[in-house]
Amino acid sequence: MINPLRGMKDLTFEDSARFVYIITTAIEISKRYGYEYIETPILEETALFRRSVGESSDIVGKEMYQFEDKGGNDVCMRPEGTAGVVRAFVSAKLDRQPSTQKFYYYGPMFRYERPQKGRLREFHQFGCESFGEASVYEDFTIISMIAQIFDALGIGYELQINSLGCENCMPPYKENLVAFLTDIKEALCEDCNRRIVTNPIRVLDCKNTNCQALLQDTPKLIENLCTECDSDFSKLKDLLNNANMSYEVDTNLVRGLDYYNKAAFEFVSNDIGAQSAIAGGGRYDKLVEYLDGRATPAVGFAMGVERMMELVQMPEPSRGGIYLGTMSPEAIDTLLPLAKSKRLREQVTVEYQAKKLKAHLKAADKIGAKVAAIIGEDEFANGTIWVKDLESKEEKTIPVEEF
RNA sequence: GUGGAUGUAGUUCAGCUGGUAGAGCACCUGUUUGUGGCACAGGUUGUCGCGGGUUCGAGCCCCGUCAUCCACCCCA
Repeated sequence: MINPLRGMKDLTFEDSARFVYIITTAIEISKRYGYEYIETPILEETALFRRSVGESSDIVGKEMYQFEDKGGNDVCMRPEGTAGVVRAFVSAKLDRQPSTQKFYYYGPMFRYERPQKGRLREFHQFGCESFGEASVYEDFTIISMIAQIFDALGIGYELQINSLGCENCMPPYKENLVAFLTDIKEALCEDCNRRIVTNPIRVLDCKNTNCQALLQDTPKLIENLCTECDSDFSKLKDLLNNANMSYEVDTNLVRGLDYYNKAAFEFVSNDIGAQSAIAGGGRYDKLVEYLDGRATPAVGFAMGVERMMELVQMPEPSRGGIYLGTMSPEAIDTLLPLAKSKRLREQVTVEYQAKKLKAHLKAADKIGAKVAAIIGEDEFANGTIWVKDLESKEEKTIPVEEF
């Protein structure tokens, strides 16, 4: 027996129904905000992710499904969605359009990690990317939209936000931080020391309690933002307050992906174990340029479908569709044209095997049909069909043509 | 990559200090004639993850291996 690869899963019945429900709900709501579908390849040049997600990230550093294809290209399976969408945006020269453009996408992502609760090697994200809008109102709008999607799905969450600054305030802050960290580097853990060089910002959310104590007094970016970033962040908080959305400012909230700037946010759930982030995103005003496009501000997010599947409250299943069966083998041929015409509008299940009435009703009940329509011996002789509503229990015998 | 736990019927699990497997659910059949969900009765299903070893004998002990789960790490 061949099983799925480690960290990869088949989805059926209950699970696939949850999956589809989440995706369709997210699509429906994001369309209301003006998002349109974009489909991009799963396989991309490795360079795309090196340049966007960043060399210092774990994703690029050690988690990519990377290989050389038969044409000798260095390729990899996308570990996240934003890079591909931005690449597509630039490839199609949409960066030359003056208007804002909004895309939603969903699909599989691949990261070679050790699987655990809420962490698969092949997992699915639904995400949105909004291009060309620099206003903090767009940051707020996109956060509201995510909240709306979670509300619609009955998923509880906590919102965390942070500002990562911009090209004006981040570099001086970083210098400051490195100086501070270098002073205490002897006392910090191995990981922190490595990060001082590769990505000093990441030192801030080191989980080591010893390090955390030492990092208490590190300069906080949030206190060193430039005027514009500071006022944007204040504005974002005002907007959230006015909308009655509760949030927490988490100054250690650092996106692991290098391309984010300014607003960063994360939606977290306490009910799904250690992998608690159910959606994350933020602004990435420089990414289009990094990928050779014309400077275009952008905001986006991605949500983890598998994690949401643990939390979603599915609507009550209701009976639906028609079950067709007969009690005599000769009558089965008459079922097929009936099924065909009914299928123009409704879900129909046809049982090809002649069975006793009781067996048919049991089967109809089991698949959750609303109506059982059976042709028995009498009905077959008279050209009628016996129809029973499985909910109301009403039954009637009518001519086949009237069914 | 590191650590811990677990792998027994389709599924959830039980199986005491070693004597060649059980329960609930599911499934099938029936409870007489053409009426479902309930109840009752009966029935099917297992290379006990895989490979070695110890033993007269291993689901139970030992070694290895693979897989799953959880946590670290990182993130959706």
